[in-house]
Order: sequence, then structure tokens, then C-alpha cells
Amino acid sequence: MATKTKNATDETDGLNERLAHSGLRLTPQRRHVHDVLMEHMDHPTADQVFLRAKDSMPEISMATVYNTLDALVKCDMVRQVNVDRGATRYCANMKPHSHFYCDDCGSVYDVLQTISTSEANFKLPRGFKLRNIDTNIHGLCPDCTNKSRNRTN
Amino acid sequence: MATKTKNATDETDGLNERLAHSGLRLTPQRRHVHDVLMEHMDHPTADQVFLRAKDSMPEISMATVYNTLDALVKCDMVRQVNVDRGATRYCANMKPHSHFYCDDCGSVYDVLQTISTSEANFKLPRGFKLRNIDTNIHGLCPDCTNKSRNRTN
DNA sequence: CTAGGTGCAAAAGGTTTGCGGTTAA
DNA sequence: TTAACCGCAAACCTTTTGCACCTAG
Repeated sequence: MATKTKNATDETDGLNERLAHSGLRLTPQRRHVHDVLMEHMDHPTADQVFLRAKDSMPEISMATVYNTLDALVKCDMVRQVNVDRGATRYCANMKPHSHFYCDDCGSVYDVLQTISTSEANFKLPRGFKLRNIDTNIHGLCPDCTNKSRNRTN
Repeated sequence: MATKTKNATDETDGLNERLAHSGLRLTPQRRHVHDVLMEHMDHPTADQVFLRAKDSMPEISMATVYNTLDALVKCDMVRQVNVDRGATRYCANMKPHSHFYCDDCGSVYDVLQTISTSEANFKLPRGFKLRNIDTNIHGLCPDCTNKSRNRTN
């Protein structure tokens, strides 16, 4: 039924190097969680990652998923996405991009454009050190645009 | 000691109209919570709003603070700020602006510039309806920049 | 009279932590 | 051998909910 996942190896993504660079080890759990995130780039919550990871690693625990996600964030292999009150979402797409958040259904989409690729130059007050800019676009996704059209028209 | 707060009235901020427009009433609690948010625009969490509001309205409850904040958000008198895993922060500054988030100490500052005032033109795929763009600048605040300089040099 | 609002206490997420046991340099 | 890591369960923090009472239109 389910398509056989071909796991990434360190040659393909350099996960080991990235972890090592932050003084962290590459464990089977970390490899697996990263693979899970790479397989469907749909911005899952920690809980969703946990459920997916369990499919082929039944012993893995929620705590390990959280620890692992933190480790992957720390070594810059995963981004956290915080757009609303709900659970933090995780994103393994490390190419610069923004997120579109549907205010109606809460789904998150990548938008392949960032404020740094556009010609914005933010002037920060003296002493502030810029690390990166996080752009969250709020609006309605195609599905919800249709639904709301059908309601109001 | 503490400066006497001069409460805003509806003539000054039009809170009543805004609430009414969303089918909501202006209650003493809503007036007070909004005043509290206006007094120090330091992006407090719901809990901090609760503590400050209690100072001059001891009977107010946490649930009311949450309800009220939701009401104020709904009628566009307050913005929610979600930048990290922590509690949602609230911001009564409704002039378009971005937020600077210090990755070290977690404090939030307003930056009087937005992606829409800069010349960005986001191209969204067909069907997506843009409502607004939320820009969060991550980095180090002046205090933490100094601290980290002292540690590493 | 009734819908909307308040306050309380309990519940429901979501995330973190403490700890005993395991594993890899 | 020792520091890093895992899994479990409990704790914790933030937010929501159910309900009885109250109040303004």
C-alpha cells in the first residue's frame, strides 16, 4: 500500500555533519524524524511527526520527538513555524521561503519568495543585530476562498 | 509612585464603535484591558495583562482577560504576536509595523517598517487570497548583543 | 425577557522535565 | 568510563470550556 520510503543517507543530506557541528550525534531516531519531515513537507506539528515516525519505529516516544526536533532546529536542518496559538509546526525545507497561513483552516503552504529576495532593507535601531526575517502571509487558501464565496454569495 | 493612568474614553479611541461594529458591547473590563494594553506597549502575555489589569480591577478573572483579548482582536483594536513557543503576546499598536524578537531574552520590539511599506510584491499561486503580511525579525537586542560580545571576546 | 458578558473551577492541549537505563565515542 | 541519548511518566504552563449568575438593551 504505502510507498516504500527510501531513507536519505548522510551522503545525500549531510545530516551527520550538521549535527556533529553542533556537538550532537546522529542517532537512528534523529535520522528517522528527519526523513519523516522530508517525506511530506506539509508542516506537521510535533504530534503529527510522532504519529508518522511511529509507523516504522514503534518504540519512539513523544519526548524523543521533541528532543529530536529541538536538535534538528539547533543544527539548522529544520525550521520552526509559529503562526498562531496552536502547536508549533516543523518544516524541513531549508531553502529561503515564506509561509502562507490560511486563517480559516489553519493549513500552511510554502511561498518561494522572501523579504530578503524582495528588495526590502529593514533599518533597525542602533544595537539590534539581525539574524533572519520570518515572513508569514495570512489569508485564505484556495479551498477556503471557494467555501467563503459560496457562503456569502 | 506610579503615574496616574488617565483612562482613554471612547471619544479618544473609538473602542465602543469598533466593538459595536462586530456586535460586541463595551464593558468596563474591555475598556480596562484595552487601557492596560495602551499604557505600556511592551507586548505583554495574557498573564501579564491579567496581573496589570488586576491592580485596579481586583475581581477581573483570567477567563475574562482571554475573552476580552479575543474580542479586541476580533474588532481590530489589538494584534496577536506569535513568534515563539511561548505564550501569545498582545499589541495595541495598530499602526502598521513589524516585530523584532530577541532570540536570547525573548523580548519584543516594534519596528516601524513593514514589508508592505517596502517594495515587496509577493506573487501568490492562483486562488490564494492575501489578507495581511506578518513580518517577524529575529536577532539579538542591544542588551543581549553586549552580553554575547562579553562572553565570546 | 434574553442575548451577551463575567467569574470560577475544571479540563484540555502542548511542551518540558526528572529519572533510570542504554549506547556510542 | 562517561557524556550523550532514549523512553516513560509526571509536571507544567497556557488556553479553553461548562456553568451559574448578572446586566444592558
